[in-house]
Amino acid sequence: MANLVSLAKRRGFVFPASEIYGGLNGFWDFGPLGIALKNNIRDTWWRDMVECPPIGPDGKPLSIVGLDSSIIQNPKTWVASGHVAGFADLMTDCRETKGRYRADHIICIDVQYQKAGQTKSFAGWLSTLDGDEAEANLLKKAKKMVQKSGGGDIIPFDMATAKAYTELSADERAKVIGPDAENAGTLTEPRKFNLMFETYTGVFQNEDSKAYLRPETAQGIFLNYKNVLDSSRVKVPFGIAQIGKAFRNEVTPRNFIFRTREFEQMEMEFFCPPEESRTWYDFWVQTRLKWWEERIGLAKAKLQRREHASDELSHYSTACADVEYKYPFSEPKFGELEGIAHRGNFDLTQHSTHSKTNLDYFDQENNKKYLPHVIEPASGLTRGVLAVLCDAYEYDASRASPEWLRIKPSLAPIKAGIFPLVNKDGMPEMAEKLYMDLRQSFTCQYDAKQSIGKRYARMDEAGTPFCLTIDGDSLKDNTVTVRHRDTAQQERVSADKLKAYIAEKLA
RNA sequence: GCGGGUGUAGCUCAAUGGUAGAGCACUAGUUUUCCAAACUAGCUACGAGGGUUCGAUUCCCUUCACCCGCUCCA
Repeated sequence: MANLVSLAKRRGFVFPASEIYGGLNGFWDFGPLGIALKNNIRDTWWRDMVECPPIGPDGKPLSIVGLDSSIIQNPKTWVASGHVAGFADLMTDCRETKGRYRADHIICIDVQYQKAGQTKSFAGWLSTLDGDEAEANLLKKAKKMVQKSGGGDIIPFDMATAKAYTELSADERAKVIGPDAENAGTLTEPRKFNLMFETYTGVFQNEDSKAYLRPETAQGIFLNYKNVLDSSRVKVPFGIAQIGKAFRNEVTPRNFIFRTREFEQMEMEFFCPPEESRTWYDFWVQTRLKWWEERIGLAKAKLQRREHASDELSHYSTACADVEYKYPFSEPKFGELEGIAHRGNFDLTQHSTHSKTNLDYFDQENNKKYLPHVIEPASGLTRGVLAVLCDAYEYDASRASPEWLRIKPSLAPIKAGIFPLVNKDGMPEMAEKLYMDLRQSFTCQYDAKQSIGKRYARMDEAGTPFCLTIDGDSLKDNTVTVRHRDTAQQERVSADKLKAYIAEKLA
């Protein structure tokens, strides 16, 4: 991973944001090659979603249209979506252990024990983090404390009587012994941690002008659902796709560009009849997994589908699956790349209620009115770039250029390097002519500097799949050496056929 | 947020309480007919702030960033 980060900076894929001021936690900039790669992934997604959408189960192309909604929307949007409440989790700190916990994840219980025929209480309520091992943890803790106070028998307790820290009164909170603490009352009052970026519209800053940078692009789609229906002649089932920046004050930005506070999403909301939703959910999970593998070229062995457990699902979601990739930092585990959520009609219901707007769809064929259900494939473009870089990174000490990026040719920032083998004897002239021709079809780079080996190596690090070299023979027979990045093998191709040759390899 | 680690040139790494070095990369030139060749010249650094000191890149404090492990993660 360190090698990749180093290469990414050296060749201009990714730089730390505002680096000359010491950087900023959770923000990264894309350099010349990085933005080219990102745009290529983005364009592939847009083409495969909007311009040439997949073929549906009925053998016909799906209907999906594009959208670019504003990053800042009326703040009521985020009240309706649940983000104002949901993105402002109550957190509590422990003064004793310096730990930080989500307040609603701490469960507390008043455990008692018997000693010499008397029922006794501890000096405080025991607490632990919610989860499968909560009861075992509490029991272990209770035993330890009983032992410390001279022995006794713990009276069996019922987990159903346990309460979340947030449900306790101030007096009761003062009695709680933190999950990892030994003394009571060391937990702070629950505090709000707003994960949304706040800003203000207009020049006067007050509560009325407060607005939010979107934490996801999806809500902009729901807000425009009715506009699209009224203007685009689409019929359910159909999708609306959008690509754009989103912002979240992540608690812990980590792992290069995996979790950042500003990132880019590629989201599509697919509206369908409620009774067909499960079918479409399965369709999209499969389609998306295949897309990363076939269109982006990620190694099949490093991709997996992971179905969310029922207790992991959001309150509005009836199913959710992740497309996961085995990143170097997540190994041996996988990390999220895309989430495909079955959102039901939660969002449309919320926005319909909060905006007092009827968002029902009228199905003329069946003369029915209903709120469509929504399947949402939402992927991180920024994470896509990371996955592609991780997947493409190769190291082979036996090569003249040990490090190279095996990026799928169609996504490569530069498609071909064009070199005169020697910078004289008519070679540069012919190479320049070839460059001027090919640059109109592909992103090319002309390079006549230094030795041929260095030029190949530079292109290898940039992930350029082809290098075209003009040598003495080229001038005589009009052929060019095509050198392949992955194998360093060479073949001669007629200069006239190069355009078609490269086009075929990029397909 | 906690604990540990790391911050010196574009990259990888040295050294030092007293003028900061190397390799590679990069730029210019010479040379060069297929894999980071050679030669010459050139550019470039002690993350930031404060303290101790005659003098700090080095010692101390603070801060920022990155990495690892926890915690968190729509």
